[in-house]
Amino acid sequence: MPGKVRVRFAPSPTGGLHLGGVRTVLYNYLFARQHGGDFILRIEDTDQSRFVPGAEEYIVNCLQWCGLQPDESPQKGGPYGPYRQSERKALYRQYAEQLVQAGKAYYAFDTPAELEAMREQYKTPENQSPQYDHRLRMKMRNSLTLSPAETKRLLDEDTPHVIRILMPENEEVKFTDMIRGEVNFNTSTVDDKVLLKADGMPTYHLAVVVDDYLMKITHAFRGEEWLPSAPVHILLWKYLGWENDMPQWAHLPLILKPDANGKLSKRDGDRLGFPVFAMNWTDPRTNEFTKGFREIGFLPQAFVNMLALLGWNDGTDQEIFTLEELVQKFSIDRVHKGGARFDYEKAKWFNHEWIKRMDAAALLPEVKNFIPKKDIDEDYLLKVIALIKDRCTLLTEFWDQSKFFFGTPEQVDLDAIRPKWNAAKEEFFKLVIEKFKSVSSWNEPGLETMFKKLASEKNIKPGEVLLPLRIMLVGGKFGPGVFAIAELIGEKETVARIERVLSGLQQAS
RNA sequence: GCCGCGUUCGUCUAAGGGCUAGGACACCACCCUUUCACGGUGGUGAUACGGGUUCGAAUCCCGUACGCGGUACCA
Repeated sequence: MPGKVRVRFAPSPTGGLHLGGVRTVLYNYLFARQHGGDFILRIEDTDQSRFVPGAEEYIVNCLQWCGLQPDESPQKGGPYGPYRQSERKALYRQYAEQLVQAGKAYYAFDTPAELEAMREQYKTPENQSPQYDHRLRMKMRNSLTLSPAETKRLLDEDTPHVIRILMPENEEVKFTDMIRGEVNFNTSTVDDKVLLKADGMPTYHLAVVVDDYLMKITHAFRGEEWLPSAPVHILLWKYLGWENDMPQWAHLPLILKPDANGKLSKRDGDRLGFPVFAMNWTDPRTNEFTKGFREIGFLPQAFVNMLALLGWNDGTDQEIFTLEELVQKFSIDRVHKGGARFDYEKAKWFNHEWIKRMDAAALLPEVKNFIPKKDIDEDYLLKVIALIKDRCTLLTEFWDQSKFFFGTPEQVDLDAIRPKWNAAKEEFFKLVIEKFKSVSSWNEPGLETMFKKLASEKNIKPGEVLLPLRIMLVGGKFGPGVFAIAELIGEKETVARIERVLSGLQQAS
């Protein structure tokens, strides 16, 4: 019986969590849930120079917001910890040494300056970036070119060194990618990647293989940018003797810029005016602030839904999916091979659909985060939400669409009334006030009937006084049905607003 | 440069040898609405190019072009 499905998301904590990162999380998560497996969060913080304080906590919070919580993580722990590679540092060296003993890797003593000089020296128009590979390794300072005694001496003297994989010459490495099918590489075109750095930390290549093995990962999904280094990883699995435990691979297509070539970056968001990170992020080193999908007014359900459909579909015309439906219907082999351009308009459409489909009660806690007024009666707020939600695309729009339910409008567009204002209309609204004051049951249909009846009695077309009424109550030409608004704000407030505008019009004339 | 991966309306995509290449976003028009939205109906709009294979190709094969990714002691 095959082991339990185990997948992981392994970000390096260097900044905000990008759209593509969240989608990678999502596909991992869906696959794990669908197969009753485990989803692990592993922090790949092996590059000490790029460590950013707070980035890990930020990533954890993003996953929390999206509802994609890991089963094992640095915070939750689990049977295969620690889950931060920096805390696993001592683990990796033995595997690198094991490879050296087996003749699959070697010590290299070249300094950064020497590597730079090598690249400069061997650079030609045909070979623009010379590699540390089978053609050049014998010209460098390593345990392949140095005598055993010299190597031992350098090691004994703690000379800074790295361990590099010894790539074989002219071997085919092939594997089956769950999305792309069979993929082939010739080992002669791959360089001798550094496995263990001079500071004793592993590079990604070593760490990902060792940790995936130790953590019993069965399926490894990651971005397409990793495809070129897949042969290194596959060889490592083989050389370490773990070939039978190697996970199945899937390299996910990239998310591209909407308007130009290349993969989507944070800068595109700044330039085009949409978020790229899941949540607000401030870089602690530069204080640079970047807006997130959460703060710009996205529902996590819509955000996740939108991401799921960027590169995947279930083969039907369905576009709106709950997380549960996605868990049920997701399949990795229906994921696209080609990259997908990000379209912010479509992203907003998903959010709008979710807002329309969710009932006011479900929206209430989300909306509360976006309205400045805190002491609002929940029943009243519920009614307001029900009335305006269809016209809000982002959560941030709720307040602008509903301010007038919570207080007299500060700005009233008198200029929209004035041109067609006359004594007859003024007279009419004074009568309206009287009628409204004496109404027995204050509700939308009753008010509408009464208002229109009064208008026709006075030989005024309802349309000529409906807009003025709206502006009196709302302040401008927007909002839901005017009598629904009147019903909600109540008789006293309705009358007060009409009176206020009436006197405003008198003063101005 | 080299290696790898891609390529269906402007964008996200369906169609895995066989109907007029379907849907969604966006856009346009009309309807609904005496506000603004929602909604409804309709419309514009695509198989990168060239060769094969086949009765028949978006689909299979080869080539070309274009795009993307990689080419670090970064992930």
